[in-house]
Amino acid sequence: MESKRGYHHGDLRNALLAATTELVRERGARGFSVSEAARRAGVSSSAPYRHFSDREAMLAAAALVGFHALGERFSSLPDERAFEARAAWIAVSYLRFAQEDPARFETMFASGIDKSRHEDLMRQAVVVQALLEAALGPFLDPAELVDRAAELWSLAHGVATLVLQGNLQHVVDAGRVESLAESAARSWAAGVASAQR
Amino acid sequence: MESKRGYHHGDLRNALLAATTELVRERGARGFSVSEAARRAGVSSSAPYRHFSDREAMLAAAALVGFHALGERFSSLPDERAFEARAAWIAVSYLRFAQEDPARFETMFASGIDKSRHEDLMRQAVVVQALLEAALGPFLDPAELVDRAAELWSLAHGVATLVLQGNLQHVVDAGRVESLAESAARSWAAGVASAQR
DNA sequence: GATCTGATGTGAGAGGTTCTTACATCGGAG
DNA sequence: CTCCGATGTAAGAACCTCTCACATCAGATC
Repeated sequence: MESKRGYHHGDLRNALLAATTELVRERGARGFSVSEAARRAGVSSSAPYRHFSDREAMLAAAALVGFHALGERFSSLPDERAFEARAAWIAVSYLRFAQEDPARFETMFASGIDKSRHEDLMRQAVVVQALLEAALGPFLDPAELVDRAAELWSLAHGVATLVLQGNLQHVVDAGRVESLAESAARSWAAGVASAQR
Repeated sequence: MESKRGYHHGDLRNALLAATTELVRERGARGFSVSEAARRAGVSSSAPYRHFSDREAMLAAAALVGFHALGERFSSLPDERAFEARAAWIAVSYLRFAQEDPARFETMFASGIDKSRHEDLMRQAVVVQALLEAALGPFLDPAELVDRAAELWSLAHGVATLVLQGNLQHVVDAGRVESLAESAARSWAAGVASAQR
């Protein structure tokens, strides 16, 4: 499409972003290098610094895309009428999100990005939290909504990270991981519900 | 004590390990470098490779120490007679472990170590799981013990990692994080207990 | 006691990285 | 049509990991 380029690329920022996600998928966030991304985009190794201040900024940009995708996933959820079912759906969805693209998940949460240096990332993390609150809102006392949403997020996040890093490898076999997430979420939700009454 | 050394250090491996944990504490796992560790131990930059095959191996060794410490923490727990109290104690302890030395926790779980390359690490992760199983054993059906322990670990781990990475920063203020962990664990335990009956 | 040897440390260096700085190019506003 | 700001390049400083040939020395062996 934009094969023959002259001195200027035309869409380098996006090309670099694509190269970044591809590279991270192949080699992990640690294996990612600005040089290699530049190489793949066909530009010199200093060109990326016109578009990103930092190596970290490139990863942060990729992570931001990931956070948007995660947000999207939670923005329209099936209208489960039961609290427990909804909690379970959220936890399982989160786990699937992590498993279907581990590199993306790693970039978002385990690439060592200093979130305080990237407010856009911070904001998008808050959006995720807000979506969870919206999802649980109909079932909970507003006074505890924030905490409960954070708890569910924590639970789902814990399952996802432990699994992805292989900490449960010799404990729960791969096929049953989803049901573990579901069971954990259901237990939690049941406990929450029983305390409310 | 071992101030004046000649050509040979005498205890380089340990000195390097100490330098590693110190360095990680200062600069994070990503900021750690073999060269700098060598410098601090007062040896040449190639000396560490006599004791560790890899940069990763140094981090793995430090992580292993961390896993031992975590194991220790769970090996003797107060004899709470109530299931929910014990679950809460575990979650809160885990969170404290993470917060009292974030660098150690980061090394253990977010430094990008390939666990499959370090069976000692893998084994120690299994030990942690086993300790959790032992702690919950008295209260649970043996058939579901493994899964339940993994669920609790996940929950605690999720809280710890989200907090340490600042994802809950604008959601739950720092002082209330422990009570969030406790509340989450209690809810989960209550749900588990109610399903057992 | 002298020697030999394996473990441990050194120096140099190949090849990689991030990021900066001075300069080159070019599209579009005036 | 000009010129200027945005975007590219080339070169290089300062790191990094890891390897290889060589130096040193403590302790086992004769």
